[in-house]
Amino acid sequence: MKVKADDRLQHAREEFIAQWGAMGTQWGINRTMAQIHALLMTAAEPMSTDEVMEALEISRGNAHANLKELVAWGLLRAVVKKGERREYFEAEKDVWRIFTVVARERKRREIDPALEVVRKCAEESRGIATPEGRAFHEQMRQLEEFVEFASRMADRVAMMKHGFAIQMAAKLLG
Amino acid sequence: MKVKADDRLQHAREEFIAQWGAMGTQWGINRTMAQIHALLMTAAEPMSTDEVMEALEISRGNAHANLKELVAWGLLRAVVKKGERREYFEAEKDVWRIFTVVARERKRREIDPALEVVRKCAEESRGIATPEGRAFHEQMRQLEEFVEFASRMADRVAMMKHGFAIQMAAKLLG
DNA sequence: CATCAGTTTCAATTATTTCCGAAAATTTAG
DNA sequence: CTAAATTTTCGGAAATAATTGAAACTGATG
Repeated sequence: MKVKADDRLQHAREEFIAQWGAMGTQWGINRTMAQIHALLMTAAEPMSTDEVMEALEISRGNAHANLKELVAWGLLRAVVKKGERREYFEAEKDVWRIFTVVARERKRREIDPALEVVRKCAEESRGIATPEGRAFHEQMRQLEEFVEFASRMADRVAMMKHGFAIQMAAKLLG
Repeated sequence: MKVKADDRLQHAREEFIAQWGAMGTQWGINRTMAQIHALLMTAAEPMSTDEVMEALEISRGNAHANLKELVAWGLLRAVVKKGERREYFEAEKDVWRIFTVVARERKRREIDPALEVVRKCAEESRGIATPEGRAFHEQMRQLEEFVEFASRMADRVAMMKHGFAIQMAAKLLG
């Protein structure tokens, strides 16, 4: 009976890791990174680099790079077990915190550069007197205004506490 | 003087197209697609496939595939000039509408599949009696709840009118 | 029905990203 | 200091995605 429960769990967990990894692709996150995150998010205990390598059957270099990246994002913490030399990694498991971390990162990668681009283009096209020039500038201006708005919204959302977000959402979904 | 204005415009526009294209990459949108969108968003008149090919120096196949894709997304409309046989394309220029279109598409590609995955995993792990099994199931349940929430939020936002969104935002940013 | 303008498809190529594996560097222990 | 354990780096292999170029198709027109 205990064996069967373990099998079911292992099966479900492996499926989750595989699927979550495949999904990472759609999210612009590489597959290994998403798999490691899934693995650790569903691990009872922190895991070492070697354990991760073995569990996912990936190379050391790959495991290493993606563990580092996940730590940089703030989705993993490196922990040291006392008396042990190597590092273990444990995942952030709170879904809201995971969300805010990812939101911050995506904002940084997707919104901030866009803002720079449209600002520059709006600036460069200021005061061109032809009708086409005016139209272009106006288009850039609107884009800039919108992206700035999106940027501020993203900051706010990323800072929100879970409770406040729910409250906010109630209004929106009501 | 007129020439100088035209040069400035052309320069700014080319920069916008190039940069917006590069940014597309970050957004999980391919470069050509983003460039075509940028080109048409800043075009005074609708353009034909051949004009797009020439302006961006890309092949017919590439131009064609990405124009179709943009039409499918709803970011371009195909228009027919009377007396002309070929199709011309014109871009949606309203930034809010562009945003809602992209939001819908990304939701479809990023959130919906995630929801399926976590639902399946939550289902499969229901009732596993070991402590690890319970923890896994609980993690999946929380993920499911959150992704469902995100899904509903995305739907709402994608449906919003610009005015309402601004009003909403005022509360958030206030 | 032959031709022409234009559209669509697709196999082959090219570019980009990811991953491996092994070596180099670093850290800790004895 | 030396040796063992562990982390980090990196060049090239493998996988994936984007793009080309040319051929096949469509359907209007004389």
